[in-house]
Amino acid sequence: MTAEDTQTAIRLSPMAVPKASDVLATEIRERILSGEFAEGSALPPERELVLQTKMSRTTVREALRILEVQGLVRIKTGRAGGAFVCKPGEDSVADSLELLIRGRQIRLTSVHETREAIEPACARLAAVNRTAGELGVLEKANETIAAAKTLEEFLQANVDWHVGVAIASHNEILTGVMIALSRAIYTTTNNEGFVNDEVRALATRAHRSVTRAIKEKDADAAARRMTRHVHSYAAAALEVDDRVAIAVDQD
Amino acid sequence: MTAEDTQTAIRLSPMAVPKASDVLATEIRERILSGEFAEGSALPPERELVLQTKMSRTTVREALRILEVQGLVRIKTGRAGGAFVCKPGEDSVADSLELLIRGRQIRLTSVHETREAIEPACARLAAVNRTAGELGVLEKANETIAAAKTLEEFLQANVDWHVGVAIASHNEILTGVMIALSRAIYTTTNNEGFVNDEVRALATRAHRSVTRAIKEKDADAAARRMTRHVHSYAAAALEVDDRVAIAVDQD
DNA sequence: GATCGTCTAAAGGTCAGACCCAAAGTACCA
DNA sequence: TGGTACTTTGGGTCTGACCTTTAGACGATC
Repeated sequence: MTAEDTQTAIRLSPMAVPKASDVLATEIRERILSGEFAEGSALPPERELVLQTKMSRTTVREALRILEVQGLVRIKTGRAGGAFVCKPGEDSVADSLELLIRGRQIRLTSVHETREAIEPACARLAAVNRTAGELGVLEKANETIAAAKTLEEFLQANVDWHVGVAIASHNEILTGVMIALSRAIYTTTNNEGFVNDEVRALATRAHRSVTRAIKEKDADAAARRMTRHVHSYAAAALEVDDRVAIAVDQD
Repeated sequence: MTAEDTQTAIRLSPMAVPKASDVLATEIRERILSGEFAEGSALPPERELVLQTKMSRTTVREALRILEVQGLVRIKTGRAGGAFVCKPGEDSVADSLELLIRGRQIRLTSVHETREAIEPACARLAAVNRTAGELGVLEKANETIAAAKTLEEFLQANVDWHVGVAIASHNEILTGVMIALSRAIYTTTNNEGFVNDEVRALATRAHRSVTRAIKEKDADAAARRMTRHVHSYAAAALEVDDRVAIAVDQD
């Protein structure tokens, strides 16, 4: 019986030894997701959890911190404070996507490609599912865009409109992704000489026509127009991006 | 000088008092994202950070825990262990999307809607950007699907293929979202009598035809065939879902 | 001379206990 | 009545100790 025999005979997969805080976090997470802890209700105070779990306060706190970062609890200080259950929203998705985009120095192309995939679908669904209130939000954003004086105002209203369409689609996943993409686009198009009068006029017109299709519940038209809008916007942005890159090269 | 005077004279916006651990986490996060800390390099040991920051070890550890959950560092124990910088991958996006889907009890419809938006785009990009190796992965997955005996095997190979297409698109954002959606679909279609022989045969054929288009770099065909495949799969899944719901109602 | 223990140092993981700060309630006084 | 000071309940931070895991070095054994 040599070592080689044992190696081939018995195979074990690598095992991970979980940390105490992870175990606790997982336990609480499952209970939250299963609905056992209702949204808005308060978890026991830290010291109480210490008694119940026989773990140290450090461990309990690390578990709560994990859940907080994952967006499953919100922690308030002070009397009547504590950890309150809150189901994760689009924000946490947007946050992690933002990290991915920033951290990987993701090519602007990828962001635009994703937009071109997602936004037409949002528009199509919005045309079907929109409420009157959501339509109002879109129209108000359009007015703000038309009246915008500063670049910031324009970009913010622009984001509001695009996110508004996503929300009107009544699809939380698309909404989450769209929020993240908007943030990324906002920051990348902010400090460039890209948004000139022509671009703004084009965007304004495109938004209006998509909004009209959504208003009239014309799903195909909404998707088609959104496709055109996003595509041309992406092409323009990439072109400027190239110009800037070339200018940088020449320095 | 009454209290009212001071109130109207000086206006301050509400301020949030950040926690020490958050401050440290943010500081380190920014440095990682800015590239100051290269991927794979080790952060100073906890006790060293305590000396540098004059914070307690508890605080330092909470900060590291935050970064770990966000996928920005990986912590190894033991000698030569420590916190190693690692740029966030698709996994963290997938994780948070999974929480969203599970936590909000998101309608299966939403998942399928999102797939219908994303997968054709993945296929189109894959047809353009694929490498020979990635194509090989797809073909191997197809073989596994055809040969699969158990439901688990089939589903796993199915997920591998879909994720493989996303990876071949060379778009990290789409890939991240696709991984999350696949996981969700995997778990929801697992315990149902949905995947019968007919469905499997259909899926096999559809996968083959999409793979062929990707192989031949025919972007339009890839997108078109993928659209059809995802759409019919979604329709079938929803139909079964309805049947199950009805059966449950009758109990 | 390869293999297996053993030891040691470095690093994270856990613990117990103290104290600080914030917020909400309460009692008391002008 | 209304404001002020105290109390209570919660999270936030600090300290210092000890446990556990791992890499590497050093022998001891077959």
